[in-house]
Amino acid sequence: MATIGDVAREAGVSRSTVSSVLTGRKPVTPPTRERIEAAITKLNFTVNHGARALATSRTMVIGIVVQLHGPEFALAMAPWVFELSDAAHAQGYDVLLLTDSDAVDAIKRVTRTRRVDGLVLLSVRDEDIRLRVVSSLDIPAVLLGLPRDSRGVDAVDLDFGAAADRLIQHLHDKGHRDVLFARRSVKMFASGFAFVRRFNDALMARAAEAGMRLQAFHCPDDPEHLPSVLEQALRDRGTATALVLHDDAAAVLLPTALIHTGLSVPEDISVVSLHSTELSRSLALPFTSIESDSARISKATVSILMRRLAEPESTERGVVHELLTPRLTDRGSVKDLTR
Amino acid sequence: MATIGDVAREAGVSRSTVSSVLTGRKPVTPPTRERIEAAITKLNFTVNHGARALATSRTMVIGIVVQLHGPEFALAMAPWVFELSDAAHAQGYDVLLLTDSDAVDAIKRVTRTRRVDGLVLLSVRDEDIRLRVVSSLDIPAVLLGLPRDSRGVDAVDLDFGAAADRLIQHLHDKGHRDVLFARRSVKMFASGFAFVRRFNDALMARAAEAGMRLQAFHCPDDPEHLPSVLEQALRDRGTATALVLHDDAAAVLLPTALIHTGLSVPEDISVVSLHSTELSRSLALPFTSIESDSARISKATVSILMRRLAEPESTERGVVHELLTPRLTDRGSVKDLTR
DNA sequence: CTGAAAGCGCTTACAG
DNA sequence: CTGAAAGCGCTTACAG
Repeated sequence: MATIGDVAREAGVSRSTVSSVLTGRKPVTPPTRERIEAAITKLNFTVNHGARALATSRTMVIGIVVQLHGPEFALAMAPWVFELSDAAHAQGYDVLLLTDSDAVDAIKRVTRTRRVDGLVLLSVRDEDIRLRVVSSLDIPAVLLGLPRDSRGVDAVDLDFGAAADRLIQHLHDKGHRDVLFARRSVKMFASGFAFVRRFNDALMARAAEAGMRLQAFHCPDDPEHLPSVLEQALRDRGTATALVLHDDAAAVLLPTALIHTGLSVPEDISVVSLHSTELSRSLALPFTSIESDSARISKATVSILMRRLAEPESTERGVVHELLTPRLTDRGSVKDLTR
Repeated sequence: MATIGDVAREAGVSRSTVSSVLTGRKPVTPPTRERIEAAITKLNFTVNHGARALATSRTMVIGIVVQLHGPEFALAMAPWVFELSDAAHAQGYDVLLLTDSDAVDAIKRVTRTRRVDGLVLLSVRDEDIRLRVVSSLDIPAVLLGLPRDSRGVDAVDLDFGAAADRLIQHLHDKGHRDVLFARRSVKMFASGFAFVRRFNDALMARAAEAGMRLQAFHCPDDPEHLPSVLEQALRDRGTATALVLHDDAAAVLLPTALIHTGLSVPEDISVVSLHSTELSRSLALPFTSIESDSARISKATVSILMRRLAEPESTERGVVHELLTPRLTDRGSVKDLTR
């Protein structure tokens, strides 16, 4: 493996001059530059990234901290992790994947050993122990998910208020006034995931404002119980004319439950959903929905982190909370009751 | 951030001695060791990993190369990526996630800049361009998925021959002689994914050996067409008494198709499947199945890579291909026709 | 057992 | 514009 010294020798210049063309931070005359570039090509040279990191104290690596609380999380987290990775690569950064069950430990380790320049925290909760560590360690970080108190850390999330707005509006426009709401499990609520609370609260509030009745029920944690819960809810729907879904497994299993209860969409019941784009695409979910646009949100997240990394240590800048406007995809699963 | 020099000063010893207790590669008398450890704690010291990497030419990082050919891949790859990450962490390694669309480029970049000590390649194909690069760059690597020609690279995979055996045996024991086979899409076959070919070929062969009739059909690529394809296959099943599934989306959507065709499992038709553990768990798939045990296979993969990393450069050792014995989970979805 | 010295492969003031 | 020197924070023969 050729080093910068080999290149310098080959080109007949000093190592500093080679470094200048490598970093591009100093002007070099075209002739010497060309000699150096020729030497680089000839020797098939690439800078040793660890050495550069040591000299510059910048690793060009960001860490993604994901906590998997169960097998279903692996599937739910996948799009985020991959999209974040793509976004980071596009900015010239590599990605360290931190899946340790003890996230606090992982954050400390990776920060104090200087393995990463910054962090992205996934599936943030309202009381997230990782937040305290991140702000105490003073490492640039962005939260994917806006908790109640972000403790001065930047955060990006879907605008769940707007999402609830759009869904309620859509239903209201088509004359629906009595709606079922399949929300996340009791355990998910208890765990305090920000996105669970935010969407739930926003939906309840918006429905109330619109003068709609919202009958909420929790999906079970164990997917095995999901079919019967869904069927029960459908049978007991009373005067409800529509169903709002905020549970991935429920979105997947609803079609079966509908058939079992002899209901068809949108004739007998209307359905709207909030779920991931990948779920929609890979299983062709047929519901009018807002999709948590992981690509867009991931890009925004990385972009904010990059801005933080670019600014000098000393900069005092306010905390950034970016809420992305959701988009609704109309798949015709809502019946128009107004005509 | 304290350095090794600060610790040495604090403890009143040389940097080499501090290094000795850090690496544990040289004996240090208890009293000095204690002084050093006290200094480390007092100064809250952690070794700078980049500096260590530069000195030892070992990064303690492995790269995971995953190629996503579509949104469904994100979901399919998730368990592997996370399990590999866990297994690597358990061995003291960190994980760099390489999702670049140009995998060859990513491999070159990360290898030549010395960012990783080794690589794991996911979703390996029979003619995989990444293989050529890996063997030419001479970096330790393990394939997750055994291609037709591994070009001297170590590989780990589920033993699809044994998997086919178990499934065919199970059906045969219960008297089934005429079976449908929902195999992967034409495109997946054309792409040459090793696991697609291996299971398909093994199943056909084993069925033939057992004197069973196997009517195979491809699942469509577009999940939107999947329901009608499944229903058609079920309606046209003729004398077939069972169905073997090798497509995740099909496994998820089959229940709906069954209801639409008025069939129940196992009374009217028996079903066995080969799919991921996470899918089973997160959607409670009710079929007797062999689950591609990502945790076990990932552990084996990392373990082989670790062995390669541990051995001296010069070691000449044969290539390792490890095929893990599949386990069948009986969920009672096969009817016993023999009694 | 302990330490002084050299080295890992870069970058970056500082002179010239 | 170019180069000599120092430094980033470690480890590792080599002496003692």
